[in-house]
Amino acid sequence: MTEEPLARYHRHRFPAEIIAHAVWLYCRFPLSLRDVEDLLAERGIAVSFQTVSKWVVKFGLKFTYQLRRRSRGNFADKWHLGELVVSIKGRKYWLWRAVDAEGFILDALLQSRRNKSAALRLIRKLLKSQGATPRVMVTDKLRSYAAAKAELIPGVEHRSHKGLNNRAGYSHLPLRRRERRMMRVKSARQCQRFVSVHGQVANLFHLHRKHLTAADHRQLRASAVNTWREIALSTCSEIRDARLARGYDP
DNA sequence: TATCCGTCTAGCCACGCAAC
DNA sequence: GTTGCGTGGCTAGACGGATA
Repeated sequence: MTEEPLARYHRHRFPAEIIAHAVWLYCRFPLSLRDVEDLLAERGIAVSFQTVSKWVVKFGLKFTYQLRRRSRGNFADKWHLGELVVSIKGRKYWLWRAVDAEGFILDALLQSRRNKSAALRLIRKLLKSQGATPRVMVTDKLRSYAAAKAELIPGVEHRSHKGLNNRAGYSHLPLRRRERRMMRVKSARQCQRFVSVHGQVANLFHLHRKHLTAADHRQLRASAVNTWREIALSTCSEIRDARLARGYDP
């Protein structure tokens, strides 16, 4: 019996499956790069944590792009918006986040300000990524939201209440866990990259365990894992197609 | 043979803890 | 409370070698 050769990304020595698994481990769980290195080593895969870091940078965004394409238009029409303070090299940043009524992460944007223009940027990004306006927008008491909403989506119902906006707050928890694990966030770029990739991975594996039977949960999880593998493989063909289009390959 | 992936090494930064 | 040291995290650049 002959084994099917493993798919590989152009010029990469490790199979696509291993690269996708490493990226998944790093983005799905609050693990450090060294933790991922150890977990892979335990399975007999010798790869350095620096390489895992490069895979996360290179492939994380490609996978995110594909996940976004698949999930576009599948979210609830109620947006919860919130912001969280992140300290990077002694400077204060604000992580602006939007989740839908089901807790799926719509988008996240790291900005140095907490004002109307920052709120405008978030809402513009959301409108572009979702391709639709929400029915209801729920925020905390920050007045920048109302000012931005009045300018961009004046017809949308706006509920401004601290208690109503817990969903956006819960979505910040993984970043706080990651922050603790890393001891701090090192750069704004690293932070933005992490929240972008993490949001999409979290959405894929957001299974509402509480409302499911164990069997249904296992089935949904298997389906999510399959989707992740499909994305890893289709990224292989996308890279190959892009190279062909540029005339690099024979 | 040129390209570029993966490893090695050094550097920077913040936290925790003990000693003072 | 302050200082110094060890630890653990990520980043960047140089380089060897695998790949196309």
